[in-house]
Amino acid sequence: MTSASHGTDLAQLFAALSDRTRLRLLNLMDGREVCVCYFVEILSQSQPKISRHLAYLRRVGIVRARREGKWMHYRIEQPAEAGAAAILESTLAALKADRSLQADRARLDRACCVPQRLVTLRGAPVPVTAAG
Amino acid sequence: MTSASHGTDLAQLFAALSDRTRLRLLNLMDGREVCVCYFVEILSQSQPKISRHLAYLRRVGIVRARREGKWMHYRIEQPAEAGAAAILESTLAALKADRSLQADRARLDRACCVPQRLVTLRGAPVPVTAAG
DNA sequence: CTTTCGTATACGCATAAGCGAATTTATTCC
DNA sequence: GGAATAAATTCGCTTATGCGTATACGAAAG
Repeated sequence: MTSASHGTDLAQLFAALSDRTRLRLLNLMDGREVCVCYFVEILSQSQPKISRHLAYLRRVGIVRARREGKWMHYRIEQPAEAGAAAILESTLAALKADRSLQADRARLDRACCVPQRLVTLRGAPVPVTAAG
Repeated sequence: MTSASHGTDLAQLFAALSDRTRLRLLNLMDGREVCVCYFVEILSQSQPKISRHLAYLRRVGIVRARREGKWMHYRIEQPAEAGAAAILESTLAALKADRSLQADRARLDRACCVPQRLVTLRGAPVPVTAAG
């Protein structure tokens, strides 16, 4: 079942990618696992909104969640289907070229180094950058 | 302005790709220029519907139209931005792996060879496969 | 067990997307 | 010129999407 799948699946994948907030989330998760609280802080969006978009990404299967106590960590998951995986990869590459998305990542980098400086992030787990 | 552009543009591109009919259209245009009448025939969808979806793709800049008398020919156009171009390319590659989309292309191949056999396509211009 | 904190879900609403049916525009043929 | 043909556009309508607000769940701390 490498899936000789239906174009519907791809349309669904693209629907998941067709929202700016979701693209920002994926961009932040590129190469590292990130806690929900960071998304809320970095993107300055309401927690329910962030959570809903993460759930959307999870439903489509391009994101995975891991619980660690009270905290939920999200990371990008390679889609099973090769075509979808390639699309996601080129998407992440394209996101890196976007100025405002670069700024998002820079802010996350800074928050990771000194989470205690941000009141809302005191005690939050530090995102872990993936090896490689 | 090669465009250091905003994620909004990418979200828009993905929105264009998030519809099954539009993916089918792109799939049929992969590598060749196709007349609208063929889309209507091959996909068995209403002419206004096809036309609207083509207009959508054109607005986003991934498709180009060329008039030839009464007929309109559409072909895929490489987006100016490198990231978008790469995404479109991997998308077209993924479409080729889809069974039902392969069937669409096969039907177009057959229609191109003998358009006079299909009542609705009598006299229609034959799609031109791109060199390379 | 109750509280607290982080996250997820339910609900109602406003807006957008896609569709069929009818109409308009553009071009050729007579 | 008018009729015919290919394609684009307009108009209501239905359905889907995203949002804020309020609420529920789950784990840990007291």
